[in-house]
Amino acid sequence: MDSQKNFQTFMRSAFGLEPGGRLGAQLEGICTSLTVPRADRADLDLSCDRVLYLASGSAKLVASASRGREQIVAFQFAGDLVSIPSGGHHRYTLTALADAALLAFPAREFFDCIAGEQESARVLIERLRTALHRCRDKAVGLGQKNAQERVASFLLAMAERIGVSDGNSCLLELPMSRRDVGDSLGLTIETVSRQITSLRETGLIATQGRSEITLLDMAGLARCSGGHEAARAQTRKLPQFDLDQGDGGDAALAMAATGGFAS
Amino acid sequence: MDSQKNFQTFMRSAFGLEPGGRLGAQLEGICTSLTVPRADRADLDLSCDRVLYLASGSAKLVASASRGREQIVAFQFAGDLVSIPSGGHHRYTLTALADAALLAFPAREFFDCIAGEQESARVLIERLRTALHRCRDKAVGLGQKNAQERVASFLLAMAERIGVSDGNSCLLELPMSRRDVGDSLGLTIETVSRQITSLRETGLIATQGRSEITLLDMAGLARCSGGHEAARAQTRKLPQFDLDQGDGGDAALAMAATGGFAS
DNA sequence: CGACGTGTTGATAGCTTTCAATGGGTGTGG
DNA sequence: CCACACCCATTGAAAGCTATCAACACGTCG
Repeated sequence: MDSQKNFQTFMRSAFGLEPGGRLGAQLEGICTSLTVPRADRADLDLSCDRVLYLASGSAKLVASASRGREQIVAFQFAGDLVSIPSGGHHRYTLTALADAALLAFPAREFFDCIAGEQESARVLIERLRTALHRCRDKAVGLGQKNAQERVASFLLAMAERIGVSDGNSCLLELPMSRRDVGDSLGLTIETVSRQITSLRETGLIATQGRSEITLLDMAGLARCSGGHEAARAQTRKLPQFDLDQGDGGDAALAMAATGGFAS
Repeated sequence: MDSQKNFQTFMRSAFGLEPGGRLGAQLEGICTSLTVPRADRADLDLSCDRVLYLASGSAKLVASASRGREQIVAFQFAGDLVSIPSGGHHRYTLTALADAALLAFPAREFFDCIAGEQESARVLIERLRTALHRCRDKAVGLGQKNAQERVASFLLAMAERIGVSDGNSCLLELPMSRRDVGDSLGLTIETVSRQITSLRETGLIATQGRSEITLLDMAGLARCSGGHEAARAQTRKLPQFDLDQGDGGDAALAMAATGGFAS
């Protein structure tokens, strides 16, 4: 396997560094390379917290609650960094959606290394902050949105990351199943399916096969997604001024402190 | 006001540094001090992302969606750092639950300063990671738990942060209203109230007045909270083995990557 | 003491889940 | 290349849970 190559990609794309330096040597020393076939779990040594770099492929990060319930906390694509804790209330696993190659680091050592180099620390902090803000957005969606809004938000968020823009519309090749979508949105597969059907009947999307979706009306989807800046509703019960035009997108996922990085 | 004193507290408690050094001078130069009376919003200049340090008091971080819906993304207590983005899908505001004193920094400059000093960078990264993991936990709760589980989880999480242990039981003086609890859990005040009543009737908690709650049976609450390591349920439909004893707590909030801090 | 804000309790409606059955897509083997 | 089997997705009907609407109780404050 080309773990060497993956490592170089990691250094350059994740931190904009050449592998040659001191930092590169340190990181390479604590790095483990592994490949994960589609639908398999990454076999991680969770004796300590880990940081993963997804060199290629895509994956889902899943939290398991009791009674077999699973919440997909994030979908990961090539180039992403993932922080995986070893302890805590829920157990987390990373499962490949498409054959994946990844690099694994022990978290403490990884952060120690990065913290020692200003530019890398800056980049890492920024990434963590983005992840936090995305997670907050997810929390808002799970806490406040209905099924239709969740699915619309999901499609827009995916378009943001892996959509192929085609003039006015956007082509989406979903790497995950309906179950995965449901586990990510806190809905059942049936509900997800019904909402997709509904969006298709409304003319906002079109579907080809079971994994291809074309977003025909991004602005319309944004209106259905229930997010975006509050339409200056003063009172909680105010009717619904429909968003002030909406900002079209979804992309730059909203950002603000979640759980604040507390003491 | 004693903004001077707050800044010193910030340097020492947040980063374990003496205010004298180069870093201290830099941070002090970009720092703004403000006080926020109970129930007021922090009046922040959101022309750019901000980082806040809560020197004293407590606060809620609120995200506003459309139709006046509000999701409390986190409760913050003295000593917490909070990241507040200026753009994005939802608008975030910080509102004091008790008279608060806080320091505000422009995010970019703040992180640039911190990244330049290894130990501080390490601390900041760790805090961000904790915040991310807490946020993921919140997402799991919002996505997978029912009302009873959410309220039980909430009480345990609060006990973790501001509870006063009293032998077997734990005394909790909630600084927030039922509405705040609801907005945090994605439930209505009525549902929160009903669940608290239910827990009281079960003997797991006792209430005094409208804001005092005594947790009488932490283990029992943990069993009600639906979280914790999956009870090795192999199949999604397996009945429910009730957790394997449960790990009592809630505290060390689960940890794993949310949204992964992506590219 | 009375008024307001907050919390509790009750009844009903709405949305999502659950349970069940059908349809479609994909992949393998003949 | 077609047939079959299996998995996944879709659709329908009913149940369950939470939101909503409404009324009442409690506590605080003027």
